[in-house]
Amino acid sequence: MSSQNIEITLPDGSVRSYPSGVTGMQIALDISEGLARNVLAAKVNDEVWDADLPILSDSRVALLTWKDQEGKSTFWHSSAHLLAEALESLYPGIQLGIGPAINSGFYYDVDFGDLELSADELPKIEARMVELAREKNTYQRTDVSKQDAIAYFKEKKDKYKLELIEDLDDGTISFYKQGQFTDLCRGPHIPHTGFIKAVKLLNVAGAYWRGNENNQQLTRIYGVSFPKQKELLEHLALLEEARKRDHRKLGKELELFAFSEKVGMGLPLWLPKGTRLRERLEEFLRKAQVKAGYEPVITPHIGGKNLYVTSGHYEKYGKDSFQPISTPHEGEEFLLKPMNCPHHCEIYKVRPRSYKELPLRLAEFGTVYRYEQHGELHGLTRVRGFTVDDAHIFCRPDQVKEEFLKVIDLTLFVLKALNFEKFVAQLSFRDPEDHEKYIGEDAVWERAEREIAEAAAEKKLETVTEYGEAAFYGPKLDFLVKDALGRTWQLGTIQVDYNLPERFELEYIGSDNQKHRPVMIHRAPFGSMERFIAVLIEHCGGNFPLWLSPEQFAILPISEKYHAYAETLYKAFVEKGFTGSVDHRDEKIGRKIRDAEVNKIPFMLIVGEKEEQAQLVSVRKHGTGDLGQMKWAEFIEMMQKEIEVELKYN
RNA sequence: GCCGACGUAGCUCAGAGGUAGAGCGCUUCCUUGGUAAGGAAGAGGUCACGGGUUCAAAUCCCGUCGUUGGCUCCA
Repeated sequence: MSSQNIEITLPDGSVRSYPSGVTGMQIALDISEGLARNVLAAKVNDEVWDADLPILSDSRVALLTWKDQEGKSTFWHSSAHLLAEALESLYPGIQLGIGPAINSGFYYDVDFGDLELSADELPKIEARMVELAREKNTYQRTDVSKQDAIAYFKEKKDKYKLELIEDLDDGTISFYKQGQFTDLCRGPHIPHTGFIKAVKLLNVAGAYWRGNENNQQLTRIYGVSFPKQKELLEHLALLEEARKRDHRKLGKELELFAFSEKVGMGLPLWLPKGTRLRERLEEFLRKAQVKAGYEPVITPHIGGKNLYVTSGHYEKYGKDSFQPISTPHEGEEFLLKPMNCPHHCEIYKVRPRSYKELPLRLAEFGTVYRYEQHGELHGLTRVRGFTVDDAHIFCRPDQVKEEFLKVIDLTLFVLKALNFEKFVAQLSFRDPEDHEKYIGEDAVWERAEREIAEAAAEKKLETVTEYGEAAFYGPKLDFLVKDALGRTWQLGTIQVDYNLPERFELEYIGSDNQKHRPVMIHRAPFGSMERFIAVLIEHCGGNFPLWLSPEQFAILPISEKYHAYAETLYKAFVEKGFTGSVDHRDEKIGRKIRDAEVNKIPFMLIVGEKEEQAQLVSVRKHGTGDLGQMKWAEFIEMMQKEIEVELKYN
């Protein structure tokens, strides 16, 4: 025991002095008992430690609780151990793979041998976990030699753990034990199992040992846990809400899109209502792009194979793409286009370009086809044919930053107009360790990365920087958007590209009368129409803003007698550019209202004798209820005003 | 692609060796009804597809297609 004092710097900047060997928990106790009760782990100099590990030298220390993401991760990792303990007690003889924390919960991979675990058994396992948690067993860390570690798992006959130990260096191996269960683990863990008050095992799935399909398949049990029962209930409610908002379900119910086995998997069919929605989005962006100086272009759905040999896509993706189609007699080969950029490069090249006409911004809602593996397909978010709200900006190197700023503006405009208020911009830069993976000169990259960062900073974007996430051809700025349920989606992207201008030998004549190479910026504020609409559907739960709604109004006559009046109204609304319908069915008004509500139609107009006589409409708003009567012209104004407000950024 | 689950009427689903069921929707009739489901009748199915086992298959077995949960977020 050293009598020496060390200095502990807390996150608020305050510095406290403690004897060397003080633990995170002791510091917490010193600050307040309440804090101590909630401490899950300690972050010491950016490394997460067990709260009871002695701190030996001057350090920055943050005490992690449930409020911290790292606290949650530690909590879930410890929960995974608890799951393993429960499984071992219920199914002796099983072998364990790995059991990490994940974004939202944890899993454990288990080899049950000949045993088949069905989802029906999960509640039993949960109950066992809760039972074990109540024992408040501490998670005890022991450092072990490689030899001892091997001996332990040989005895236990756990081949997976033995394989893991093989790859570890002697002297770096540790075990954690809670209750009767010991696991190979680097840690850290929460102080004791008693923190885990609520557990839910969510599903069972197959997963390969080490993610390699040639390896043994293990049973993966996913779960989530919380320090309070209430938080579990809230989490489950959120999952339930996510199920309700699933774009595949709503897409079917609201008749937005469909799939057909005959057309082919991953090839969406846009139904009339979905098309209306999508075209409104496209129109919205088209208008914004015209203002921002883009020029629309249109290119074919296929391109000569040579085009993609030049672009490099053939070499890189050729094998994993739809195979070339060929002409019947000459055998010329064409590829379904997987990207729009090569076509746009050819547009750039139709004639020599002067520096004076740069930046040249070519925009196209270009449909592309990419082969995705069977198992990768998912609703509209992973498909084989989709439309990119693509544009390529050809500019001089000195214009990159300026263009980036403009593209950021456009992207923010789009996100705001669609009520995506929360997002972070991810700066995807080169892996600093390995510049070999990337093409282009260091100086050019450094400049581009600096300028992207500056542009993001100037726009006051909240950013995260990810090294190694750049494309091989240039750095990116990706928009990670949070939806109404707090889930993150990568939508828009802006990418700098030095590769294609090189490969296509793009040039412009500079003011020095010399040839120069332009820089290309790829950008797509939506990303793809399919994916964006999927996210939009889930974000708003199918309750689209009025301007996007495929059916903006439904006129509901009280009875047949008022059909003529309903028709007059219908014509007037359509005249003003709104879409909707008249419910001619021989049903009572309650029924018509119910069906319109179920179909999430923003405005219902009930018309009967009173309305017809005074040229009124009774307005009912979806999800809100009766708004009372008004002149039908006033109603049109009301809709127009609502759309104006929705598009206030326009 | 690999593993598991699933595929029955337009939709949501029940049925588990013995000739196909419900609710909603659809059609027709009655009803002309004022803010979330009026009543009656009717039509609608090669039980995904192809083989096999069986006296008999939607049901059991094999294959194909499709849908779906997963397939390192590294002890």
